[in-house]
Amino acid sequence: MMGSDEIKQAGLKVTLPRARILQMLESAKNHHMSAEDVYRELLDSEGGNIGLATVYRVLTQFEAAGLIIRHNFEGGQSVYEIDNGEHHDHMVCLKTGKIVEFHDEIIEQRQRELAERHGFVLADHSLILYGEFKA
Amino acid sequence: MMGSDEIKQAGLKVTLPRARILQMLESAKNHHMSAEDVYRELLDSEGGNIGLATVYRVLTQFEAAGLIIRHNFEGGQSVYEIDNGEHHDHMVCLKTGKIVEFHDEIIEQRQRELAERHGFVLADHSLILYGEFKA
DNA sequence: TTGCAAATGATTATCATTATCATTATCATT
DNA sequence: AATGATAATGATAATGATAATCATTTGCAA
Repeated sequence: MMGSDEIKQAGLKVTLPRARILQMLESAKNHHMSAEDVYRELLDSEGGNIGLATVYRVLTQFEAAGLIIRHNFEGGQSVYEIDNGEHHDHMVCLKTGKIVEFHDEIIEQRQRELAERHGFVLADHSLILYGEFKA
Repeated sequence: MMGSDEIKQAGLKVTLPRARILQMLESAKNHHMSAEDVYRELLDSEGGNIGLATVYRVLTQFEAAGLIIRHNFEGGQSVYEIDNGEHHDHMVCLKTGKIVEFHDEIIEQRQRELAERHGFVLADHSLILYGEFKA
């Protein structure tokens, strides 16, 4: 089954809901989906219904397992994306919701220096630029 | 009344709840308070009770007026701080909740360049370092 | 001071997310 | 392949943060 290796390695049983959710996130066009997004897309597609509770549970488990990353952008609900190991930050369009990923080594390096200077052991960071894409 | 000028300039009537909340944020030791923090501190202090609904409303109004800034750190609830006009980013200790503010012009400049390069008109940004302060 | 629009506070509603729990499915072992 | 222990599911209720409602009260301009 697709994605079953990752699920197994995460110490989780390979079930239909998990496989479908992981596959959906792997092939997601926009790369970023909320729990509701996943739930609705599962309803639309064929293959048996999956409960909303299961969607939330599976997303939480996948995040804990490091398979996906959770973001708290502005606007209430969290969004998830596949963790392909390449860290990146985000530009979020406040008009359209469009999200562009970027990575900048200068900023990354600078963050490490600043943390070091403050005696801060860096675990994670979140950089989000809010604005609007020009037409 | 203390802070009444700012409140008036925001187009809001000067009321006791607003004055007390603004003053509390201006003199907050930790600089960052949640709505619940404000509410509880108001209950503890003397001067008549203020409803939780009012606290939320006033904080939202102050934010809209640019008097305070709202942050969505990890952990459910938003925190607010006085907007003194000097932008800064945050280091958040995942153990103690301690928050340290910092500002780095190299990072700021780099963000502007990256936005420019992507045809992105920057409205705001959020940089949060999560980790732990060494003893 | 008086009147009226705005603000308050108690309460209820909402929204995203989590917990509960009976039923069902997975998977290692037979 | 059948079994059985255990984990997963799904319907639903619960939670926690925040927003809306609405009758009462207050600030402030006339």
